[in-house]
Amino acid sequence: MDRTEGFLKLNYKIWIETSTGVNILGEGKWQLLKTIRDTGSLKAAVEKMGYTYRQTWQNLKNIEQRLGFKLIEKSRGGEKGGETVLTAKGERLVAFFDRLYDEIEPRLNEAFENMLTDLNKIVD
Amino acid sequence: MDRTEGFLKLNYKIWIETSTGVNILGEGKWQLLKTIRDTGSLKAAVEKMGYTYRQTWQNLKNIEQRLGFKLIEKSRGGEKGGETVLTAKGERLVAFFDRLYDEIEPRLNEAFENMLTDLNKIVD
DNA sequence: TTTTGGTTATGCAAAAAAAGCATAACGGTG
DNA sequence: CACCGTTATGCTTTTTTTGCATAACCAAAA
Repeated sequence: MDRTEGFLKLNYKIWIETSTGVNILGEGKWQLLKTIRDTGSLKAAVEKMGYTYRQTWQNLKNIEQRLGFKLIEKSRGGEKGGETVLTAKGERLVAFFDRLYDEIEPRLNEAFENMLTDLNKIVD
Repeated sequence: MDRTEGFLKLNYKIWIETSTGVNILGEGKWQLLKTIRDTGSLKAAVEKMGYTYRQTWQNLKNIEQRLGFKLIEKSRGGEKGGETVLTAKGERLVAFFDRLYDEIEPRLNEAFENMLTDLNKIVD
């Protein structure tokens, strides 16, 4: 019953799912894929994002299985020990999310801002 | 690697959180509150929504603690065994969500629809 | 005054999910 | 053909979620 928070705000998530409602991927994996693309390594990417390798590896495997195609191409060995790069479809999916957020985010933030004053009137 | 799903779609969630990012409530609790309002009973509401009483009761308690005020007023005993009604602030929060979705949903669905064709081009 | 009945309240056990540790498998390179 | 850094994966531990069981409550009826 003790309210230490100053105010309330609105937030949102957008994601891709199958026609039957099974989650595929959202902002987190989108950022992850971009980091993989930039680093060329799954290990480096998860460390950069603060994720655990074990879980992320499993998540990506599940996503690809649900999609029916690969988002990343992994290889072991070599000078650098191994590497991970995006597939063509992976690249296109990242680009899609880029455009999606460019499209959605500004409008949504504007709408939220308008409603926020009303929201915080309620709690006072 | 077997894709049984026909196509992909976009989905989203909107919710209220504290200034520090602690979740308060989203669509599920919004609907729950409306059902409580309509039935006058927490028990009836959770059954109608397919939720478990135990968890829902705990969730509502947590939400109220985070908000710092009550959303529902509960009483035990009496002819009907007890009842639960929305407080004034609870009513206002429900009304806020009503307006929020009226405002957001149509625009978002339209934007989604435009992008969906692009998305499904990727997977083919 | 006592019983009744349907609701709210909550402890506790069981099941499921997530996190994290440890270690194997790889394979190009020197 | 040994090395090294990465990918791959089993398994244990921890955390979270579910769900069962049962107490507490109290206005009205008996």
